[in-house]
This record gives sequence, C-alpha cells and structure tokens, in this order.
Amino acid sequence: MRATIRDVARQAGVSIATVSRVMRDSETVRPETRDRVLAAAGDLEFVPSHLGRQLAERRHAANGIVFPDLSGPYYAEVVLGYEAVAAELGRSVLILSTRGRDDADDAVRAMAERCDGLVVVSGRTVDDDVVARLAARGTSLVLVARPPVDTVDSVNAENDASARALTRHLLDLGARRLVFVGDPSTSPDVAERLHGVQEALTEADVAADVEIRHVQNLDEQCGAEVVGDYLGRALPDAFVCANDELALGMLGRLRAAGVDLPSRVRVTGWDDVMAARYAGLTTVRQPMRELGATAARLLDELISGTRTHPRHELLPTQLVVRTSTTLGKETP
Amino acid sequence: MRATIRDVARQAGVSIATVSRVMRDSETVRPETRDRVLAAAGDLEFVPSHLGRQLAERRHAANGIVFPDLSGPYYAEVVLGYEAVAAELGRSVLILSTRGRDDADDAVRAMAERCDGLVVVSGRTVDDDVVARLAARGTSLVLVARPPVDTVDSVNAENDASARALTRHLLDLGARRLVFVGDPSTSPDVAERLHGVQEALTEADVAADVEIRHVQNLDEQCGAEVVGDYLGRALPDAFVCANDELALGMLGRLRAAGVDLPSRVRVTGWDDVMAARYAGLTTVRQPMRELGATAARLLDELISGTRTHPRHELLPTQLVVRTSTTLGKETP
DNA sequence: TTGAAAGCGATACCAT
DNA sequence: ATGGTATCGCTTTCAA
Repeated sequence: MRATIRDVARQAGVSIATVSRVMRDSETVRPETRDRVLAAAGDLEFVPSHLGRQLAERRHAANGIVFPDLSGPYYAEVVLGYEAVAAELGRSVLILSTRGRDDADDAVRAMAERCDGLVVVSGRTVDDDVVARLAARGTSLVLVARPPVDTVDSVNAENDASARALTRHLLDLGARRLVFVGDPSTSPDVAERLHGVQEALTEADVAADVEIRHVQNLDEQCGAEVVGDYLGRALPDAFVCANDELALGMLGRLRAAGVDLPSRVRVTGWDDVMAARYAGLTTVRQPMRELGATAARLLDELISGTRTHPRHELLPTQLVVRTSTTLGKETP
Repeated sequence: MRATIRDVARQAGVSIATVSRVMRDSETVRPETRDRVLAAAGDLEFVPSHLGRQLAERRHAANGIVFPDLSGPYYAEVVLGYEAVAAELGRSVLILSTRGRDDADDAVRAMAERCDGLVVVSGRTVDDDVVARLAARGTSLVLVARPPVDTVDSVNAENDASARALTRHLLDLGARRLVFVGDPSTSPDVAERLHGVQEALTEADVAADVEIRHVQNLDEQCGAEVVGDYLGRALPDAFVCANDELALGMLGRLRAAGVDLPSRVRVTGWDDVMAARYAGLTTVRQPMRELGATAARLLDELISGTRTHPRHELLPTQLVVRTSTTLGKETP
C-alpha cells in the first residue's frame, strides 16, 4: 500500500507534524531535518493524500461544471475555457453532463458535496429551485447562459444587439417574411434572440414580420425536418435559426432539394461553430471559451472570499456574414 | 456551517454509528429510530460529507480523464462517452487538459491522487514513464489512442485497414503521387495511418508513391500553410491528411486559390468531424464516443477488481467517401 | 526547531 | 437493534 505521512515520519525519525511542514514547505524546518524527511519521502515514494489534506483543510480544491451535453461544439468550448483557468488557479475540475439523466438534480447536489463551488451552464440542466437551494446552503455558484438571479453570479453572451444587427442585415437584403426556428421557452438565450429580432422588425421602416417555428431540439435533424415541412408550401425569405446546428441541418436539406441559396431563401445560425465556416453560414459568433474562463474567475473570487457582492458579466458577440445570406460582402 | 453526523446524532438522540447506518440504509435499524434520524437529518439539512466518507472507505468514487485539448471535436466526444458511462456507474469525472501546460506530469500525478483510476488519451499528454510509474503504484489505468503497453489496458480505433481502404480508393481514382500530411512521430495513430498508406501502395499493382509532409500541429492553420507551400510548385494527386482539421484547412485554402476539386487535387481527412460533412470531405469515421465509453467500462472492471488481466480493445473505423475525392459515388 | 495530540467527518468492528 | 470507539491521512494548535 501507499506510504503515509506516518511511514515517512518513522523512517526519517521525526514526527508527522514535521513531515507535514516539510511537505508544504510552509514553516521553518532545520535544513538537515528537512533533507532527511525529503529523502525518506522520496525513498517511500510518498505522495500526500488529497483526501486527508482536504479533510483537514475542509476544502476540496476542486470546482464543478454542469452542462447539458458535450456533443455540440458550444459546451465543449465553454468547458475548455473553464478548465484552463481553473487549472491555472490550482483547482481540479469535475464535470457533469445532464443529458439523458433523470436524476440530474440529485447528481448536481452530490457534485456540490465534492466541490468548493460550481458553475451551471444553460437552463436546461437543473431546476431553478435546485440552484436556489445550493445558493442558500452557501455553495459558491456561477450561472452561465442562464437568466441572471440577483444574488447569484452570472456570465452571459450578448444576444439582443446581435440579433438586431442580424435582422437588419436580412432586411437590408430585402427579406420581409422571416421564420424564427427554435423554441424560445427552451432557453433564455433563445428567447432573447427572438426578442431582438422582433424589436428590429418593429423599429424598421419597412413592413416585415416573423413567424415562430417551434422545434423539439436544436440539432441538425430538427433543422432538416423543418425544411421538409416548408418544401411543400411557400418558403419564407429567411430562416433565422436559434443556433448553428439547426441552420446547418436546414442548409443540408435545402441543398439536397436543389433550393438555390441565398437567392431563393436565406438562412442564419448562432454560435459560429467550426462547421459554420465550411457551410458558409451567416451567424453570430459567441466567445464560448471566454464564457467558461470568466465563470472560472468569478467562481474563484467567491470561493476565496475576495468578493461577496454578486456580479453579472455580459460578453460581446459579433455578426458574421457569409454566403448563406449574401454572396456580396463576405466576412471571413 | 454544515451539519455533521454528530449534530444529527445529538439531535436524534442516537449514536453517530446509527446515523451512519441510516444514511446508507445498509443495516437493520428500527423503523422508529430510523424515522427519528431522518427527521433530524432533514431538519439540519444534513448531507454526508464525501470527504469523510471517502477517507473512511479509502476510495474516491471518482475517475479521471487526461486529454491534450477539448477544442477539436475529437476529444470532446471521447470525454462525453466516458462521462456518460462513468456517471452510469456512479462515479464522478475529473478532467485534465494538458494543452499549454508545462507541469502536465505533476498535474496527472496529482489527479491520480484524487481518483480511483484514470484514462489517458493520446500520446501527446504525458510521458510514458509517468504512465509506467502510475501503473507501478497500482493506479488503475486505461490508455486511449496510445500505443498499447502489455500490462496496461488500452482502447484504440482501427487505423491500418481503413488507411489501406482509403489509399486504394485514391489509387482507383487514378491518383499516383500522394502526400501524407502530418507528423507520424506525434502520435502512434498517425504513424499507423501512414503505415497503412504505405502498405497499400506496396501491395498495389500500379506504381505510386507517397511523400511525407511534416507539420507543427494537426490544425486548420497548418493545413492552409501546407497548401501555400504547394501552390508555388506542382500539386500532387492527393493530400492524405492525418486528421480532418488539417484537411479542412487545406480545402479552404485550395478553394480560395481557385484550385478545382477533386479534379485537380484530392484531399482526405480522418475522424469525420461534423464540419467534414459540410465541407464534403472524404475521411475515415472513428467511433469517438465509443472510445470513451469503452475506456470507462474497462476502468470500472479494474477498479472493482472484476478483472485483473489486461485487455486491449480495437474499435472499427469506416471509410466515408465524399466530394473532396470524387463526385461520383458519395457516401452520406 | 520540533513533538504530542486534538480535530476533520465519516465507516466499521466489537460489544451489548 | 444500537452504542462505543478505533481508524482513515492529514493539518494545526500548543508545549517544550
């Protein structure tokens, strides 16, 4: 079995307290003693047990992150940014995907027990009351891509301004009949995007309207299905999708059906995932990695007690125009 | 502060041992006593500390996974498959990305201290001797996309057969001068793919050759740079890339340069990431999620002691033909 | 500078 | 069925 602090102490002929001091090079230990301890530790291949250490220090040195899924590019990037910063701050990262899990709430609570704090990404992961209970218990918490709760830190990407810019772009191209694809009730992000679109239409000096097309999931398959529905009847001027995956699914199906883009119909997405570039999809770029990184920093402030008042960060987004809306002015 | 087992015991008027029994509903406790304990626990919002529990049980109920990066689609999918199965088996998942980290070896060792076992993905994460030391210390270990070590479990995707199929496909199309893009020394997967290509050429009944073009990273930028080099001189018949990202970078640059595909030059990738579909990239599909899932299952067998002899899994891959090599027969 | 001993929060064995 | 207590591996006073 592994060597413990006692084994080292015995071999070095000192007390466990001294070994502990040496291992954390914290206190003043006589160099000679120190060497003896280090020699013994090296000899026994001693590695301090995190468990014992954490129990004594009453902290985990670990952060959690909860997200719905890792299959799309979006959450993977968020997690990546989070892990990078957390690691920099000397904290381990626990992940929890709620996809296809019926006991998500319990799993999150269990996770909170092994972390000093955690980040919850997206509203489709855990119920609000679970978040509220965690917050009430004093768990350090940061919400990402979730509607801000006054007392809880949050990080979100800007939706409204970019949705308006996107809509104006479509209006400028002559589009009048828009269809928004995606259920605004599934996520506040989607709701905000739709809201931005509607506002832009209201403010426009031309008559235009937007119809809402609800879908089950924000994935390629649903996008393709929506196209299937519309191929029978008249196509709108533009499909404004809640995310890139939906839009990509639509593009594939439209091309397969021989529909000419962007002359016949225009399609836009949201996120700017890698595939969007290759598909020539006009979309809105989100700083996904930065969302995660910012959340990690906020969480660290909470855990370390550097800050007590809640903060709400809003990161900028950017319209990216490609050939799915216009052949004219392309943005790389 | 949080309630401990002692607080509950005091409030319920029982010993901590009884509370412990109730919390794990393990032993037989008189219903009446049980109710009293549960009432006290609920009242105090008692949640057993993982730390204490793990220390006593001398296990973590957590698995780790080490990978180079999460930005590409490949590792994200592997991690996803891993997390799903690990969660099913009641284990938490710790992640560690070695990208841009100089103390990767230490980080891995530290991670091993808080896990019952871990998975190491790709050879570009940690040194072989670190893996060997971990194995020697008795840490349960599974290697993914790494050259198998006799005594350590491993999960890999088939490279050789698909590389040969890919090469034959190119030869059938009339390609004779091939360029393999990617450094075989960076990963055994890449080396195996190159090996498969070379073998197929040797076995072919036509004269053909492959040149090796080394690159810094397997990403889009490097792919684009390679194209830049070749635009000056003569293009080969086909670029066989070590992964999709390289190939996608090449496609973008080639199209920008107005080079006609696939008539002028053919390009192939490896992985079949989402963007490959939209770019019409001929590639080899890997069961990425299944790699992670299989690793999680193997690891669980090791940790639970169900199995002691090492196993080496080889998962099948599949050639996917698209328009980057031929306009004729497309595979969806 | 070093050691002894009291936690930290649970589990599990041995009594009763 | 329940309680007492040693134990897990470490940190952290308090003394010496």
